This record gives sequence, C-alpha cells and structure tokens, in this order.
Amino acid sequence: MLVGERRQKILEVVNSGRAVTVEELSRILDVSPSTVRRDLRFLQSKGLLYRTHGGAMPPVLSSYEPSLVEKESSMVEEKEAIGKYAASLIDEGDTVVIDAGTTTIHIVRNLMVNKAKIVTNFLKAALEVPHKPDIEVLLPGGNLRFSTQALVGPVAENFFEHIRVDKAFIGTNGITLEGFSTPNVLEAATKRAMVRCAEKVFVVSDSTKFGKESFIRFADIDEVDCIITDWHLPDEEVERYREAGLEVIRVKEGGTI
Amino acid sequence: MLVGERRQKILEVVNSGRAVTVEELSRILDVSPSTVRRDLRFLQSKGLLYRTHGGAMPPVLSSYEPSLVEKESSMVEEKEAIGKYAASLIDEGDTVVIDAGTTTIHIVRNLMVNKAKIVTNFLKAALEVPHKPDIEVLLPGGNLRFSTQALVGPVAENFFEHIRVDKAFIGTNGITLEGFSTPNVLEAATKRAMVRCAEKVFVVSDSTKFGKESFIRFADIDEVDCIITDWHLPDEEVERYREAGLEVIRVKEGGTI
DNA sequence: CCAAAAACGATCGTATATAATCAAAAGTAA
DNA sequence: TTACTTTTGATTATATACGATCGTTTTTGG
Repeated sequence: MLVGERRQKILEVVNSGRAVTVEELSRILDVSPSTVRRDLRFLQSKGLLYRTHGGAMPPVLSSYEPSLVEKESSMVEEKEAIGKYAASLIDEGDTVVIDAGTTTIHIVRNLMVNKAKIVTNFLKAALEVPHKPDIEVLLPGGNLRFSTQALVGPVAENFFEHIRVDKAFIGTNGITLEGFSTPNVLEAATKRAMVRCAEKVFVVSDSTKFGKESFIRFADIDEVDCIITDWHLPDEEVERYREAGLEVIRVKEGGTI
Repeated sequence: MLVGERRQKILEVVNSGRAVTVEELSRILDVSPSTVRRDLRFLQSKGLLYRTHGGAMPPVLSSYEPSLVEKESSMVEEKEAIGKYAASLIDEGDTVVIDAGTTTIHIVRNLMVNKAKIVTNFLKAALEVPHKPDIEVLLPGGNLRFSTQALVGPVAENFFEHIRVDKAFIGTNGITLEGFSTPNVLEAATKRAMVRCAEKVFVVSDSTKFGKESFIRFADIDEVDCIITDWHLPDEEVERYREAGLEVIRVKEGGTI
C-alpha cells in the first residue's frame, strides 16, 4: 500500500468520529507501530487529527475546549443574528475591540460602517474585515494559539493595557451572576485586558452559555455593560441579569430586536 | 502510443478513484518506470493527481496536500526551492523572523525543526506553521495591510526594535549593489526594523529581482549577510555580489545546492 | 506516592523509490 | 541527406520509507 493511501485510510477512520489506537491502526494497515506513529505525527502537523497517548482522535474532540470547526457548526443562526446586531451597534468612526470566537467572527462579517478602527486578536476576523479605504485593522502582538487562532500572552495584554477604545465585543464560554469565564488561562488574561481598555463592554454569547461556569473568570458581572444573546433565553433569566445592573439584549432571527 | 494519449490513460486510472503504483503503470502502459515518473511529475505539476512515494492517487483524496490549489503567481518552483533551502538553515531551538512575501511563505511550509520560535508579521505564514508542541508562533502587533496580509506601522516596528533573534529571512522587490528595496513605505520601515533585530540576515528572492530598484530602500548591501536565490542567476552576477562581501547561495530545483 | 507497564521518540541498517544524467532512438525541419 | 530537438530507457548516486531496537517519558494501578 502506498504512503498516501495509508494516511488517507487513517484519516477516514479517525474522521469517522471515533478515537483509534496505534495498535489497532498497526493491525488494520499491516504496518509496524513505528510507521503508524510517523503517520500520525505527520497528520497532526497538518492539523488533520489530534494525537493522544496511545492513539489519535478527530481534531474537534481534541480537548474539553471545542475547536473552531466544531463550535462554528452549532447555534450558527443564533450566532449570526447576534453578530449582525452587534455590528449595527458600531458607529461611523468608532474604534472597537473584537475578541476571538465563533460569535464575534459574525460581527466583522456584518460590518456596516465605512470608517472605523477594528482592533482584534483574532486572525480569522482580521482577514475577514471588509476591505474599505477608511476601515483600519489593528492587531495586538502576541503568541498565536493554533486551536483558536487567537493572539494571547504578555505582548497582547500589554498592547491592550495601553490603548483606549469606544467599544469592546467579547466572547465567553460561561455566564453566571458572578461573572464571565473561559477554559483557557492565556485567553482569559487577554480578555481581561480587552475588557479594561473599553469605554463600553459588550459580551456576545448564545443562550446556551448562561448558567455555565468555565475554568477561569475573566470579568466580574459589573465590568460588563451589556449582554447580547439570542431569542431562546427565558424571561426570568433576563430579569435576573437586569436586576444585577446589566443591559440584556435578545436578538430575533435575522439580527433584529 | 502518443505521449498525451499515455498521460490520458494514467489520468483515467488515477481519477477512477484508486491509488496506483509506478510499477503497475509501467506494466500497463508498457513503458519504463522512468517514463512513468516523468509523466506523474508532469501531471502533478498541473494539479491533476497527487504524487506519493511509490505511486500516485487522485488529488481529492490527498486532503493533507494544500499546495495543489495555489499555482497562482510566477516563479513558483523557484520560490519553493528557495523556501525549502532557507528552512533547512533554521536550527533546533532557533528564534527566527520571517517577513511577509510569496517566497517566505515557503519557508514555514518546509520547516523541519521540532523546536523553534517563529516571529512573523505575515498572517498567512503564521497560520501555516506546522502544529508542533515546541514550535511557538509570535506576531508583532500592527496595522494589517489587506493586500499583502502583512502587519506594519509603528506598533510593528516598535516590537521588532525590542527583540533580538538568531536569523531573519526577508523578502524584497529589488536588489542592486547599493541595497534592497520595496515599493511600499510602511513595509519598508517594518523590514528595516526586522533587519536590525537579527544576528544574521538572509534575503530570500528569486533571480528576477536582481538589478531592479524599487521605490524605497530598506537595507544597504552591507546590512545583509546572505542572499538565497535560484539557479537562473548568472555567474557574473553572483561574483559581483560576492565581491561586495555577501554570501550568495543559488539553490537548485527541489531546494538543494 | 511509587513502581510496573505501556507508549514514546530517536536512531540505525536495509530495502525501495527517486531525481539526475547520459546516450540512444525517434521524430522534425532544412 | 544532415543538423537539431524531443522522447525514452538504463545507470547511478541520493533520498525516502520502513521495522527493530533501546533508552526515556507517560500512564496506570496499587
């Protein structure tokens, strides 16, 4: 069997959604474990699977932190509606920070203004900002996290500590009455810096994140001005956050309110 | 049998969906393995099949081979060879700067090391660095230029002024005995900062840039240690730059010297 | 926490595939 | 015919793939 053929078979097995062991692949493909390991290393370097001790699994299942591909596939309509509405809040000439995430990407895709300064630590977003003469895209420096395409670390934090912007749109993995949280320490630190550099802070998040608490808290409830979420969030939940002093906006399908 | 006819038959076999070996094709078509390899090489260069050690397979099956779709710009083979050779100059554990450009992208695609720190102002390159645990990708901040996907401006320059790296690989649009030049003012300033932060400076450029002078000069001839170019550059030209104190490396096709 | 077991990466010798080279053959044009 | 180019197959040095081994790291199960 040819090298490429074999690697293709490995991808078929792994991307069918299940995890597989080195020993198993070695048996199926009739090659030594060494060879299987070499192949897995190669495929991992291309980002096509995730290597774990003893075997491999699809990249989307790689950790408790869902990858971009997976997350983008769930709640897409809701996220798009949220992004569209959030984009409508950006005024001509504004300077705004846009966080990394599967919801925030829809903000830049729906940008309406002709003049603005967009600051983002999200490479995917930076590349999707509409090309207009008076729209400027600024990136902080930092370490690139492959899984989320976000720039993080001390360089990024330092950048945000030295700028002031009109509005920040932040994504999150968990929302409770205590605050907002995310699974990754580095990204949390960056989000914290972004929150602090903005005049007005918006959290954009679909309704499934409410009531969940992730690993690290990056903002207290009173550090955020407004939550933009979708139509599924129940009234009583909205009420609780309003009583805590936040503005809560539930967008309807299509991004209206 | 005519050449075109034979190649057509190869495509029929391969695009029927299965992988095929050189030996098998040699027998079917009744030509030598050398000829089969020549045909396969030709067909691969057209993106019509994917070559793997020992044979070939349809391009759709080789989802891990991205370079098939992008044969857009000129001097692709030369640039790839230059990039491959430049990549081989990066040692384990090095910290290197990689500039934006159509040649430099091939450096990251051919990275061989397992441990390195890659600093680049080129978003496309940052996203194509192989995912390995000890390879770190660092971006300077800055303004994003849409046309080149490069980060430029004062933020980027300031970043490079405050770091030191082992090697820098810089692209250029013009090379004369006076120095190196590029059309855009902002990018020139960034290149200048990159040149100054590196222990050893390599310029990577295909041979068509020699003798041309672009708008802004970003480095004098003595600020660069080595030029890596392709096999088309004539001997007398090489000699001129060597007399000026530069190392000039002409890579052969495939990235060897 | 520790120790046994499993999996790992690195390395090496062997086998195979490949590109580069060259000379012969076949085709082309004068 | 001759001079020239293209195509081909044989040759050879180089590159790549592979499995086995071994010392190290990670996981597991007390």
